Amino acid sequence: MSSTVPGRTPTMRDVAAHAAVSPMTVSRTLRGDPRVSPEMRERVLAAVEALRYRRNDLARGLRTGRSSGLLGLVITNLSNPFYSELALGVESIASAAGMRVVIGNTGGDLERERLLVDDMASRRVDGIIVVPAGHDHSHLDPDALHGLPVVLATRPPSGLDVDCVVVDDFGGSRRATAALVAQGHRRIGFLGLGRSVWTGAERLRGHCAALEEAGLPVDDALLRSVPADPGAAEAVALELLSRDDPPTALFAANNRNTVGAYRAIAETGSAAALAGFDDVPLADLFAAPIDVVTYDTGEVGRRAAELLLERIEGEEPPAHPRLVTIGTTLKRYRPLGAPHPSGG
Amino acid sequence: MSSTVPGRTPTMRDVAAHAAVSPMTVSRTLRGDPRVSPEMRERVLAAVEALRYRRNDLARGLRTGRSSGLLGLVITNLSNPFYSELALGVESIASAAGMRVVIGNTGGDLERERLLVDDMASRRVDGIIVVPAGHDHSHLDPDALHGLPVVLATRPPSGLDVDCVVVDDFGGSRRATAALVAQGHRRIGFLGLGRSVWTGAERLRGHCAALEEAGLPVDDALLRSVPADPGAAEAVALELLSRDDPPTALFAANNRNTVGAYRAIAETGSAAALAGFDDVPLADLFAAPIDVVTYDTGEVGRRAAELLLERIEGEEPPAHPRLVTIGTTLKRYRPLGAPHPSGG
DNA sequence: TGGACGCAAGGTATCGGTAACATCCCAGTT
DNA sequence: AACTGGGATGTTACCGATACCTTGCGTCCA
Repeated sequence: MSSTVPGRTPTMRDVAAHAAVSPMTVSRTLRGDPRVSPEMRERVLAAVEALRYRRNDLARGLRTGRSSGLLGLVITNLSNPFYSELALGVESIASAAGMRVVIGNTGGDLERERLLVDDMASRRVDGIIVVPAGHDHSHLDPDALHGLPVVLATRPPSGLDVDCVVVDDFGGSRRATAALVAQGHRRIGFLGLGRSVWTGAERLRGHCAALEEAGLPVDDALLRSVPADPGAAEAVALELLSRDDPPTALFAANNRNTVGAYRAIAETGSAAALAGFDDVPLADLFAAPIDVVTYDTGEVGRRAAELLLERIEGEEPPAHPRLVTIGTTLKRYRPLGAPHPSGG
Repeated sequence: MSSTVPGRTPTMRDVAAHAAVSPMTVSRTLRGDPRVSPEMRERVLAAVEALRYRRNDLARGLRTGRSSGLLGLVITNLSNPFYSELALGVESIASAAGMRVVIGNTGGDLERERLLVDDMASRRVDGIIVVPAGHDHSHLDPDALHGLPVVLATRPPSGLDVDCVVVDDFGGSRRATAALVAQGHRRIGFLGLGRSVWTGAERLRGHCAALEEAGLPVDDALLRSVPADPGAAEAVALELLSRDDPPTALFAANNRNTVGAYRAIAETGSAAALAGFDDVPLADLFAAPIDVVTYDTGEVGRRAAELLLERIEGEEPPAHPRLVTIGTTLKRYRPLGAPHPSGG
């Protein structure tokens, strides 16, 4: 019984015809222009309702030359809780500014990242937040994108003058390692990331700094780089623990390595202590204690979005690139109560 | 040193002028129209590169009347791993079809859901996938949205003829409860969801069905509804366990309740067995065993996106709404090795 | 030699809105 | 009665592309 015509979305002209006014009056009414008389406004709104008309924001944006109202977010792995919280942080700030977020998942593939950035630029997003997958950032240069604002998250730009939000990888690792040292550990195994990953290098640097500050030697034999395959961290940890003079503690440079190391320790019945970068949710339900370096992932997204919005909406955007560092906290998970007898 | 003009994004006309051809030739070249001579094509492409020109997909879409190439995804909580995996599933299918995903987070607020759907419709997305926050779905009616395809995920439509993807809540709960019964449990506490939540009702129904099939009585005193506040599940579980005749097992209707119940059991030193709906990652590192009902969350998103794409791209879209049910698996987490002595 | 034909490139109108300008109408003024 | 002013509404052009049609030119056959 609705008066809509099936198969075609009504346009402003349809509304104008239905209300017997000019399209301009419809446009003004919907825009809230005060120069429309009350009775006109009412007539127009009645027609809008009758046709269930909805203004086409794409066409509107084209004419006004104004922004598309979209932010691009290109991340490596949305299913990773870190990035999904980051995405939520971006979304919350964007929404508060009346913008929507277009999301793209790269899976760590540089070629896909290029494609996504290009596609989003073609869609005329107002800015892009990227967690870059590789070291080549040339496709992220705002100069090559006609001034499209870009903000990097989690990793600093290489060869680009863009804003960036990173985590205090160095400080967090330093503190976690220092905590292990304070517990009396002298030989600590390090389960690192890929050698060329910036984040990994910083975490290694922080680890070594804490050792040096404590006057302890840095034993290269205890510093390992763990491949990204599942299971690799566990294997490397097992190898470290089975040495003639095994480390008495392990420090894992990320979440995955922490879990792998935990498994290795549990399997071997080792008494080694464990600390790791990144939170491990519910670790207080584990059987053994661990220390982790945590940080507010949502905050990374929020700050990145804020930096971006300042450049998009700002009267005079900052002349120089800015670097925001998100602080870390050392969180100690201790087993909850005595475990009850195993059933099943 | 680039020849781009700062402050303005070049248009097709700029490229045409730079290459001394008509805009039509530029358009055809970029569209891959074979009627462009090789030398023309080269001239155009050179100009494109010189100006770093990028076609405006918004304007293009307006003229071609074709889709915006955007899918809307409205979910309740992106930071929840279930929904972020669902989002990833949607993204993967959308990307494979050359589309992007616009994301909106409702936080469970119905008003915000309405606003987001409206906004996305105005942006002319080609279809919307929604995890509805409430029971009123009137704003999701495709008829009211001029035929915009809508797919619901996780919850079935109420009063709407739209496609939907749900999890086999009933079957999963039935199987999990049956497993507890098979282990010899006769009195099982149920930690349910809000009374009006469809998902919660199905899970309760499955639980009761398993009891009845085993010839066991359904004791109303053991069926509890847990508020959504953090900590509530633990409190309800504690209360159940402190009864005069406490249940020997608990079944939790979702992830949060499972964790709360686990805490309660660990704190009281109870020997109660535990099962729950939804996966609890890393539960094999816990001190006590649990059984969980798992399912492929990404698959929910992928199937939803596929249903949507069939209506968007399909020559003749299905006449009737379709319901896809994602199957569940019972997964048993058993503690890994003997826990080592607590340090720290 | 003339004209039908094919091909490449250009011209014009249009998608759905809105900015800028033009018009209309009526009250208030001289 | 003609004149002015300003608020309400309509007209035209245009945002950046492309569909559709036209033009210009070389080719081939009668």
